[in-house]
Amino acid sequence: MFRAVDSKARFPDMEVETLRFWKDNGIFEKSLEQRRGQPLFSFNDGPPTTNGSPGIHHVLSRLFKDVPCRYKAMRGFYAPRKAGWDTHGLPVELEVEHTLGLKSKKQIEEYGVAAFNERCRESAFKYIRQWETMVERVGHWIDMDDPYITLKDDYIESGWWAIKQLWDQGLVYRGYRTTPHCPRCGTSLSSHEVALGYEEDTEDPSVYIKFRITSEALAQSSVELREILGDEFGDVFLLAWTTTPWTLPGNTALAISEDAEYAVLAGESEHLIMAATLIDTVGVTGYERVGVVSGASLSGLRYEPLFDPHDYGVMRLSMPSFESQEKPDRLTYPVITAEFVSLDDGTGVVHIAPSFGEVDFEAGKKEGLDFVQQVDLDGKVTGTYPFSGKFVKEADPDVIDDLRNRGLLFRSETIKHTYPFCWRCATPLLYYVKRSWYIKTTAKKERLVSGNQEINWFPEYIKHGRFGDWLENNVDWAVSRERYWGTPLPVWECPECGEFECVGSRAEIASKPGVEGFQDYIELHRPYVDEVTYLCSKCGGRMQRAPEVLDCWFDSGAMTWAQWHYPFENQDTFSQMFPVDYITEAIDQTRGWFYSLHALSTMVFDGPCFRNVHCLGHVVDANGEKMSKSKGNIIDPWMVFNEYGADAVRWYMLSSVPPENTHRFSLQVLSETMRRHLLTLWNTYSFFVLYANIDRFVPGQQCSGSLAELDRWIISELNQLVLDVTNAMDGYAFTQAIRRVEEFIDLLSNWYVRRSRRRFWKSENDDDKLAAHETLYRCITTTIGLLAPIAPFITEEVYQNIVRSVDECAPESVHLTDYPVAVTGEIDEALNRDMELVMNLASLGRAARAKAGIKVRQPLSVARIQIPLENERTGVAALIEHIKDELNVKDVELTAALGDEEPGFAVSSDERYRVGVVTELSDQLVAEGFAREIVRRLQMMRRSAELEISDHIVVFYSGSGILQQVFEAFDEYIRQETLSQELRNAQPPEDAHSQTLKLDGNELTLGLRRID
RNA sequence: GGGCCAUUAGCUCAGUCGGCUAGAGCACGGUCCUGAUAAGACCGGGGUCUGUGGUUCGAGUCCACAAUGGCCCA
Repeated sequence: MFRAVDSKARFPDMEVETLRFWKDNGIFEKSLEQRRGQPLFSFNDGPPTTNGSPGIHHVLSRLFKDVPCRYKAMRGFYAPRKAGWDTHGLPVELEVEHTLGLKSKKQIEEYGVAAFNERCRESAFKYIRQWETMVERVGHWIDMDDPYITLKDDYIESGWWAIKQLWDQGLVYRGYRTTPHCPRCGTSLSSHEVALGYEEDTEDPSVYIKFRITSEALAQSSVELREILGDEFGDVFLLAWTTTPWTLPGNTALAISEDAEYAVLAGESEHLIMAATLIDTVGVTGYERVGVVSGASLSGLRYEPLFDPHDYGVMRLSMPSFESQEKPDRLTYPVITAEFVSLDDGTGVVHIAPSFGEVDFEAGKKEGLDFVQQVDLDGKVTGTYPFSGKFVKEADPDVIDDLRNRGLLFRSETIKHTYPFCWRCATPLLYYVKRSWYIKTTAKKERLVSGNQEINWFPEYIKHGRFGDWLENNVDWAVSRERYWGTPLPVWECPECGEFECVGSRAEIASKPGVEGFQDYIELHRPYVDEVTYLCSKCGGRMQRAPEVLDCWFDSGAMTWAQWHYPFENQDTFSQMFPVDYITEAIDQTRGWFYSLHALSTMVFDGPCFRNVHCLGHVVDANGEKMSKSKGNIIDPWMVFNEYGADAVRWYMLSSVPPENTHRFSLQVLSETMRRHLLTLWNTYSFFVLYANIDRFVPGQQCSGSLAELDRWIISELNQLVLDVTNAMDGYAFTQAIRRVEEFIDLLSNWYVRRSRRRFWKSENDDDKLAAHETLYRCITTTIGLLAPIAPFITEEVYQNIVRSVDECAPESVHLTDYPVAVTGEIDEALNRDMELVMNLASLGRAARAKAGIKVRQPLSVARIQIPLENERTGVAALIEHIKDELNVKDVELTAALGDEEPGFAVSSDERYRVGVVTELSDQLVAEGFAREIVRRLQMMRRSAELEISDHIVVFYSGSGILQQVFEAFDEYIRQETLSQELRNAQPPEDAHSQTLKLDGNELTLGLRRID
């Protein structure tokens, strides 16, 4: 006997029980252990950043991490999976700053770096615990007892090792980069933070500046330009535009578009040059257009700087070496060509200040421009300008006035545009070039690109699109951060001679000459490592650690080996796991984790570290809006787990949308998915248990008779299902796999069970009934095997009750079984097609009946069906009983052709087939209709009397003549259908359950009483 | 501002190589069926396939531009 099953399932409660079963019996560990020594399926966990509580939008990636590993384990692979936590970096610091009420780096240092980092560590562990409970509840099987954690000293040491590897190859250098900088907080902001602070309709200056071309340059300029200017031309200016006048003292070049046409405009005593197409937009009046030259012919001209840095006490450095330059006799700057020059706004002549802007800086490096940085990190102008000491935005009017006084201002107005502000303090951000440590990824660009060819991307277009493009445009990785909570940069610098050394392990530091501040147990974080010093090998000075920490993307990208503390330990494990078979994260990680993994693996091990990668879309709310705290549309996963259960969430998330699409999370659709699929499966199972228990069915008995066509058909469909699902799962197409299972569950419940109901219901325990039990049992047990990786809870529940309870040899858990394998010999495609046609014909027949207005309970004499093809007629003929039953007709005639308007028939048709039913009723048929109606009423009464399905009854009836005749003529039929021992023509006694009703105008009193 | 992705019924999604009179489920209205079901069946209403151009004998599908949303960069 199986444990009785309530058709009203309480999934969340059952799931909690199942979690306990798994834990108490170590099922996850056993699922690994039993496959040890088998082929490896390797997986790497992308570590979540532990700076906040997990939301429902974090569940999706857990599923895509869980399902393939569970699947592969059932397919016989050894599939270990180690969890990871990303615990360093600005996100964690910001969370702690917020909690402590700190608002700047200065305040952090006052608070104390040691204490601050301790708070960061506590915060990380607080969120790790939250994540652990969520991961467990959703049924993601991953080893969280022995995770890798980026803040661990062993992990940090493996990171140091890698930096040292690159250092020794000359792939780590100190350079400059442009960062969005908050002058009030004194720190760079991450791109994410910058994105938080864009303000539209910001009012800024819009000024047009005249740059005087030197006479020497004009003398050597192109023939076409000189011809246009003629002999008497006065000063010639290039007209440029900017919204940041404070950057003008840093100007060291002007950029023009090589392909554009530039107009030469003659004024009273001077000439202006600007892009021809922009003259009207700018609105130049008082000048006459005297000619046009190409951008290319302007390239190489020299012009006079607006502010010679040497005159104002500011350093002039040359790029890319950043060496300081002496004052020349006469300083001039070049006109260069650049692709980024826009002809949509401005003048087509772009002011370049390499110290204040990304494209400017890149152009500076490429063209070897000068670098002039007259603003300090507080945003104040340095040097001896008239506006020195002022904050840059306040210096703007002074710069404009100064230029106006010198006749170099063409026009000054204001515009409104979008500009970034600090999200914490609303200070305008400055794009500012700072010193930074780099990993020279560009040196390995070819290998990065070729390695990408070896990776299998889902969806495929990411490989050549988003990721491929990113690799093609690779720039060196600015890997240092001027922060506190992170892997310290393992570089020591000699303050005496400027020598740098990189350290690759704890042991290496310990062996340094004259080392101080180092103990074996030292924590490898700031401020402790900052206190470690040793003697310079060059000059004997005392080496000190460079103050920076590493970008937290370096940490997560290093997990390939750092999770194993490689190369200090676990060399074998690492080499077996490299490269891993599978990783997955959401699509925003293409430039995040996917890149940092690929970059570091290529730099350190010369090849990719993952073979297959699944990029998932983001989960947004039901309206398509991003989930965020500020919008208040975050959904708490616990509410969903408690209300619907984890299987429902898993099923919904895996089935509703292709994984790479943006995923709208809708509780309404989730509950619909649960009702339609999970509950249908559950009820099929509960139906099985109900009748199996009544019949004391024991699975695995030898069926003596042959299977019915219906059994052969569903077994054929089942095997086709196993084939299709296995193919889909092998191709990581989980959505396709689960949708295919949904189709099968529908067939099983709404055709196989529906058509078999009478076989289970009949009283004899014959071979046909046994075959039905066996068949349904096999369908359910195979289906839960297929579904186990996707819905691990409900499948376990079903397995324990109907497999484990009757088979002592069965594995302890469904998750310890082998994945179902198709018996292809049992697939009968012709039978599948024939049955599909039968269902289609039944639909048409029901439509024909509805047209005639005759309810299905009323038997009809004959249905006539048009099936043009002979082989289809033959196939349907073998299954004709199903059509007779479904349509409640005595006979079915199959014909090659049937008229549209057959006399006496109601007809319904589609393109190929046509079904007609005879509408004429004989007295005999009417009487039978009454009999069925009576059975139906008695069944309803049994139910409302809350009788058990197998209880026997006595029926009392009293009605008009025709009904009395029906009771007599159909006595046996009615008794059989309603489990009645006797039908008494008498008023029901007081204690009977009774009812009076009208059947087609005939009054009838019915009563029933249970027989004990 | 640039790149990538998406946009099909009120909602969630299918729609293969360009052949479509565009489908399914949910929701809605009517009828039916049912001693497993929180279900199921039949009929019905509901669509300018986001918009505008183009290629083609033929476009939901291919191309260009635009709008909206998402992601990544500025």
